[in-house]
Amino acid sequence: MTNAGTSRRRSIGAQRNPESQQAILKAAEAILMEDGLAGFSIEAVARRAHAGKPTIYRWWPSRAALLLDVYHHQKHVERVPDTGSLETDIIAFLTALFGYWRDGNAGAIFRSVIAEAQTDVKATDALRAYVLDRFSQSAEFVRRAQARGEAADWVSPELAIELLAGFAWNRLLTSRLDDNPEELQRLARQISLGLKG
Amino acid sequence: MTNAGTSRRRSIGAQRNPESQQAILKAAEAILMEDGLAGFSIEAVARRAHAGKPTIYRWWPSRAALLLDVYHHQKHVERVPDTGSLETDIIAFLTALFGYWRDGNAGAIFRSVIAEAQTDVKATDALRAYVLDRFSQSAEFVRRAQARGEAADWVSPELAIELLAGFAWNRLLTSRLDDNPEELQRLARQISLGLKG
DNA sequence: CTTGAACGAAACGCCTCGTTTCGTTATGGT
DNA sequence: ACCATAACGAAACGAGGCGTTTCGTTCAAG
Repeated sequence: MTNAGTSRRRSIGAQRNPESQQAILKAAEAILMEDGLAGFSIEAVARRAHAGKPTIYRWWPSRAALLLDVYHHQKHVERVPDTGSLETDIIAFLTALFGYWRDGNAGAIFRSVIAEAQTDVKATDALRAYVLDRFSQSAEFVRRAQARGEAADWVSPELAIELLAGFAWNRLLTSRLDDNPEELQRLARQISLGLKG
Repeated sequence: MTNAGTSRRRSIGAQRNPESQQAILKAAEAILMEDGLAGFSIEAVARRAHAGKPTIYRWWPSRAALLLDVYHHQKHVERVPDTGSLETDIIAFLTALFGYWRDGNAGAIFRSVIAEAQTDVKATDALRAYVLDRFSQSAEFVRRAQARGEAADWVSPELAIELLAGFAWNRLLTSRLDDNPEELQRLARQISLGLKG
């Protein structure tokens, strides 16, 4: 082999090295998982990825940019339930979201993104754009309920989703994801009745 | 005068100096307002307050502790409306909350507290305890609605408030406090119908 | 009247920051 | 085929915040 023993990543010419990019993202995610946002520094990521700091700074303008990139590279679950009933759709939506955040890294990473967005304006803008897009997507099951006549015409599907998502955010940000099924059921009943109009 | 010109604060004996405490809290709040959480360091607060760092470390065990103290020293508005109607109570609640956060410093400081709670576990615990207490207080107007028969017995007033507060948090954390009255009205209508049961 | 704690100020060693410099690698335009 | 150009990891830079210690002082408590 040409590079025996400790094979180091080198430049592959005047172009971005995808291996380095992947190693950096992977290291960043691992650090976020293990030490949280507090340990998430360019320095730490570079060390763990065996990458040079200039390499990171070349491709990501800020800590927030790298953090957002990590978040966007998370694989996301389907969040548009379709059980045929608005009330059970709401339960399914919240249960899936809570589970997605609780199991795995997504919750910890998303908390970090939200925290970063309170400091970095670019992160705020990116987060806002992201959630608005997500709300619009998830609103689909409310629109379906409207089509079925299960929800009144005057309700805004996006606003309804925002209500659910806001509830979930609050639980996430205060470390209260302990998925109480009865509570979710009561909540779903409340909301679905409200949407019925 | 005994201390002409630049009158310096000195020890007043083997006891805490309230003037120093106040100066530190005031400086901390000013920094949060002007530079946000990014510029909020013990070093910066000490400089601005003309205080020694050991004085701060003696009375506040961490940055998070000082931050929470600043937040708790904010004067808070009344958040338990009583208009006689559930729907208008909801509108009043959200309008007051949005206004409280938008005008003045409370919103910026609260965003900082939430961000800090995603990093510091003590801050998470303090925030959780705070919001649960607040939910319980604000739930009063929903309880009144229940007593009037405007809300069903099976709804949880705290859960209803959590829904409203979660919505507000989401708007705050994504910098979307631009108080659209029509939107709030639609939301209030939705929710009050749901609570009616 | 002595002891000891709190005060502001300054300096400590340590760490991370974002940047610069280095030798190396290999692309891409001429 | 050649060579200017750019990306790579590593190391070192100065700047600045970290949390702590030391100092001379002020004054309450015993």
